[in-house]
Amino acid sequence: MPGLTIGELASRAGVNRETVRYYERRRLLARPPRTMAGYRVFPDDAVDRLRFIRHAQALGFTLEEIRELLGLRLDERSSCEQVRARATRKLADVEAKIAALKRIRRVLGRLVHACETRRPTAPCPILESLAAPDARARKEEVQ
Amino acid sequence: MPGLTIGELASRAGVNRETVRYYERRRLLARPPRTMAGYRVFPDDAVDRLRFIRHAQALGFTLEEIRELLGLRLDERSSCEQVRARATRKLADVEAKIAALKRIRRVLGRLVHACETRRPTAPCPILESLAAPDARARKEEVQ
DNA sequence: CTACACCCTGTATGCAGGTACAGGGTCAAG
DNA sequence: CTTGACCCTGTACCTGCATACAGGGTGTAG
Repeated sequence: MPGLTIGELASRAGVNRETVRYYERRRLLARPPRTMAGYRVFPDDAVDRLRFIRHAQALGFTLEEIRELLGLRLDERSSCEQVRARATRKLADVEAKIAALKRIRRVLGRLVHACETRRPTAPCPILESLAAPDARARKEEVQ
Repeated sequence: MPGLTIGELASRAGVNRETVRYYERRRLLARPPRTMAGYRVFPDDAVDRLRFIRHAQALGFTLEEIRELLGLRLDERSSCEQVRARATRKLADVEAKIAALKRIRRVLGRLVHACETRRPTAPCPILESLAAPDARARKEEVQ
């Protein structure tokens, strides 16, 4: 018999029960059907949805943005063009985030490599370009 | 003549003056030298540092994590091994973020493409896999 | 039937990350 | 030497995102 109570859902997704209700209020989760007693009954895939929300948050999306992302799957044929436009915009956001993270990754990778291969007398190299993704001039200040 | 007042710095970096002071308290910015009157005098590259902070925040790093990232450039030769370890850990964080964003990108890309190529009578396709980042890539999950 | 672990709504509280004064000093232009 | 735009410290307040009760109902094992 499919259907989760709020407690089962919360523990499967690794979130607090209150957080589930909070997401429902914020409309990141659809209002689920209820039992006669008023208990929420969630579909099994609500677990995936919750996990997606947590992942997306860790990537810097706000709950509002995540709601929009999730909203992209609920559209009717009439709104297809609008959905495509929103998806395209989100895609651009995601591309930008990936590019920025890749810059950070490159700099961190160089730092690790330089630290591994440094000659004993050399000081650990300064991570000069971390502070400015698109600029590169730097000197060091000792706090 | 190098050196910025807090107001100049804030407007160049596009942040609030109070935010600059807040970051100084949180030690994301070094305490700058002062004039005789007690005014802060920031080096020009503080602008880059502030911009980096904003970028990193948009990518889901907390201020504390950003402080650590920025701290990687201030090390002395004595702490090289420790710096390498921290950089390696951060690198793993960044890799994970990139991987998660790529999953989202793939799904969004498919959605856009499907919307573009759908036949007029077909309903706009449902983005069913958005709620579960990637069925294949999800057996273990660490946060 | 009662104990206990759940569920409900509603409101209050907490933490991170800012933002906004209050009350006061600095300084260049007019 | 006053005016206005800045700066200082300190503290209070706000928003987003939860999290924690309070006060009460539900349901099932013993």
